[in-house]
Parts: sequence; C-alpha cells; structure tokens
Amino acid sequence: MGPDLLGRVLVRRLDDGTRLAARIVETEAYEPEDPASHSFRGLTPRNAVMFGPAGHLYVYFTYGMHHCMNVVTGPTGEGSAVLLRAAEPLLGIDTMRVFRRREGVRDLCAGPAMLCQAFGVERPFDGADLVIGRDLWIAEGDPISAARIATGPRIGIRVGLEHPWRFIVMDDPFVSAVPRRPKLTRSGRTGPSTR
DNA sequence: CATATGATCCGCT
DNA sequence: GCGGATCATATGA
Repeated sequence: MGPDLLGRVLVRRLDDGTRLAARIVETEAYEPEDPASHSFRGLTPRNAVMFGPAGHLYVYFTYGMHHCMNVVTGPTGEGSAVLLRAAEPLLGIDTMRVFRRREGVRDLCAGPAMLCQAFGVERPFDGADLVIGRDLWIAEGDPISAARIATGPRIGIRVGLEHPWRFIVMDDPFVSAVPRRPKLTRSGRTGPSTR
C-alpha cells in the first residue's frame, strides 16, 4: 500500500474555495507488528484512528510543534498506516508559501511535517474520511511503475530499521532530505542516495 | 502529579 | 553537522 500511494494527488479545498494539490513522491509504511509503529503498543486515544477503517487520515502531533499525516490502510482493528512524507506542489502554491513561511517550491512539502503545514492539516483532521471527504481527499493521479520506485530504510526512527519500508519515486527532486547520516566513518555514502 | 521522549524542522556553524 | 525549540502523550510514582 505504501508504494501504491506514490503518484497520487493529495487535494485540499479551503473554506474560501482555494484548492491545494500535491503529487505524493515519498511514503513510509507502518505495520502493527513493527516496533516503530504508533500502533505497536496497542490502541490509545491518540492512535485510535489507526485501528479504524482504511481510507481515513491519522494525524499526530510530535516534537512539540509538528504534525504528520498517515493514510490508514489495513482492515478495522489491525493498526496499519502509511505516512505521507513528501510531495510535489501542483496547485495553491502561493497559499502553501504563506502556510509554510517559505518561498522555495522545494521547501513546501519536502518532509512529513512540512507537508502537513503546507496543507493546513492539524489534529482536527484526525479521522477524516479521505474517500468521501469534500475538504481533503486523494485523487488518482498518474501511477508510478514499479521500476521507478526505490525503497530504503525509514527515517527518524530508532527501531524497525530492518524493514525497508520507505518508498520514493526514483530521481524525483521533491523527495525529502536524506536522513541524518547514521554515522559516517570516513568517506562514502549511507542510506538510499537519491539525489 | 512528574517526567521522558519523539515517524521533525530550522538556524547557525 | 549540530542542537534548540516546545508540548502532547504515555507511563510510572
């Protein structure tokens, strides 16, 4: 499901009618048996939406200032979701600039928290139904062939690194920054070098 | 009640 | 490349 969201388009309609849209180029999958997943330790008020039906949005707040959004994927009761990490801005770019307080198009949606900020998605959207939603939904977009999808370790976690569940569109300039170097010894590269 | 921690970003070096 | 910002959430006393 993680790779299936690549190429699809996240769309938001603001109250004033303004439309925001961005093409998803980077995702990460989180499964219930995976210690890095918020669902790993069972259902809590915070992660309850993860255990609900697929197609809904799980929004969480972290680091005291950032929001991130996930698309729930598994059946009710399972606790699976896909984190939306980066996207290519398509519509409403000027509005995104205001929300983000950044000018560069590449600085608008190049990270999970940036994406949320660019779309104005915060806790109130937790549990939103993306299938029938009129304010936030996901359009089909253009599918990405498997040959153009690269995988690698997920970012910003300290457990579950054995699962290569980060999915990116190969050579796409809108993917988020490469992770903090795990620990370089001399020279050489680490992680999925995609830029 | 108290405290530790984080699926991050940004500014400064 | 590093560390600060900044607080909801979960967990233990």
